[in-house]
Amino acid sequence: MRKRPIPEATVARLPVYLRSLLALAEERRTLTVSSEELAGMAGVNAAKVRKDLSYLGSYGTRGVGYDVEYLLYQITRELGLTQDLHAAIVGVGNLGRALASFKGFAERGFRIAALFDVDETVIGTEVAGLTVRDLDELKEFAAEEPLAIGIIATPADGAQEVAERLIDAGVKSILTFASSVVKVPPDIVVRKVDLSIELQILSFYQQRREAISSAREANRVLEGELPGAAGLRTGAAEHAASFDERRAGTLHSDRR
Amino acid sequence: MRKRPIPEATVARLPVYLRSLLALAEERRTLTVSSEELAGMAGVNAAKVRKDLSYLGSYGTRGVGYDVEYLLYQITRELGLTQDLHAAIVGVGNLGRALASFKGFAERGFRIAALFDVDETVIGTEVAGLTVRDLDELKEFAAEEPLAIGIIATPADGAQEVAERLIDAGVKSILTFASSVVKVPPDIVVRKVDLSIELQILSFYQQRREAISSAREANRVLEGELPGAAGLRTGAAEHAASFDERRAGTLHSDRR
DNA sequence: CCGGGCTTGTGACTCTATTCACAAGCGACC
DNA sequence: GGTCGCTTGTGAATAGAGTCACAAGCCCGG
Repeated sequence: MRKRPIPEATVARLPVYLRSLLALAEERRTLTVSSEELAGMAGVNAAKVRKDLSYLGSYGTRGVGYDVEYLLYQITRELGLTQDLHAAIVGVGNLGRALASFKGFAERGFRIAALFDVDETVIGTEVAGLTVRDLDELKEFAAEEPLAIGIIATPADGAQEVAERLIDAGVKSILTFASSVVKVPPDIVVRKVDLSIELQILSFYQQRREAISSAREANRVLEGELPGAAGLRTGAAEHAASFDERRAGTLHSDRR
Repeated sequence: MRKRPIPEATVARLPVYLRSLLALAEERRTLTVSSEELAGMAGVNAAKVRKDLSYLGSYGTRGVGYDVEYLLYQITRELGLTQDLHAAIVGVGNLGRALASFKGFAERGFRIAALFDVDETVIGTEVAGLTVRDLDELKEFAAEEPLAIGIIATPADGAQEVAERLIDAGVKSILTFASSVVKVPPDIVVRKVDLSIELQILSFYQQRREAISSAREANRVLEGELPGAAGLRTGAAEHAASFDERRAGTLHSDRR
């Protein structure tokens, strides 16, 4: 276990622990927290919490737990949240606007430093206290006020070009909401949030569930209950059973 | 490989393939597509495409590729997108509004059937062509017009209660944007999109990158290059050096 | 109807992540 | 100062995902 390479999956959970710890720190009831308790708050299992935290170092005390304040500080530091990072949003449509006004960013030390768009009817207007700039000004803006993060909230077809412009302006971290694949050089980190994909994933499991319940129905029919519904949607039965058995209560978020 | 349990990771990629296939189908240039080509469009590797598709069945033709239309249909069916699913958005703030107007949902057959909120100043107003309803009406609404999916776009503190109400109204699939852990019974599927967590993850890798490059700089200084820069950023260099030492060797290998 | 070129489907391997289970270690109380 | 209860930290086991590499199989041209 000795030192570093913090697994990607762990990195994705650190912010969740961070939020839980902040909640604990606020209600100053507890100075210390056990992995069990933290796991409960974060919605994961306790062994995972311990393993995750162990990648940061040995910050707990056996028999006692983790010092809330200290752990808070360590996670904050590890996530690089001690410095305020500046971000720019490109694409000031509905989503871009919502993101610009989103309070959650500032709470974690992210500052939306500028908004950009290409639409002349939008450029110059004020959104969430910022004047929307022309995307062409991106590079010079970034030269003055370095941008750590670029947020792409444009339609799919503009996303690749925007990404390239951001990279050209020195941005190394990109969060894209565009429903298109954005290709970048290996030293650039991209994260993608695709709302319609999320729904499609839900749809898959929803459909599965329906297949299962109608399979159950079919089974009941076979067993002599529910005599009316015979014949509907057979064939799903076996498939359903294995599903049910395999993944009773799982599912997370990921992406990763 | 025989039949089913489609891995979660595969499910998450199917919508990406779907989008690529739709693009191919539109420009009616190709009736068939190779895993290689599809992989290029989807931004993944070809073996993964083949393995993913093989979970659906043997829909390709060796020496030829996959029939675009047929594959399109199979993925659509597997994702349950043949039926239009109805969704409700709870929480009509900035984000809720943006989601309500988001075109991407309809494109994949999702219909935003209703908007709910608890804020009386919002209830009754019209957003994206829908009248915002009182959250108290959720259950009766769902009784009339079954909702497959609930989208939570409320502040964190309301999310758990909203989730419970959705479940009580018969919703089995939930997409939450609230930055809080939502706990649900095992038969409910929840997906969570947390914007501020995404930025925190980017921050982590950003910070790591900075640590690496300043470590490189420190090394160059030690080796006698860059004599001019001595003294600058000492704090960072020192931190970087110890960082470097602790994880020597891993720095370069774990680049993605 | 045979051979060559291409592309799938998949076993085998590797890597990452999760879970288990327990020894090590801390604090409190006698 | 010893022992008891509790909680961490982590090896070992397991599960899941990604990658490799190649045999199987299809199409086409001769």
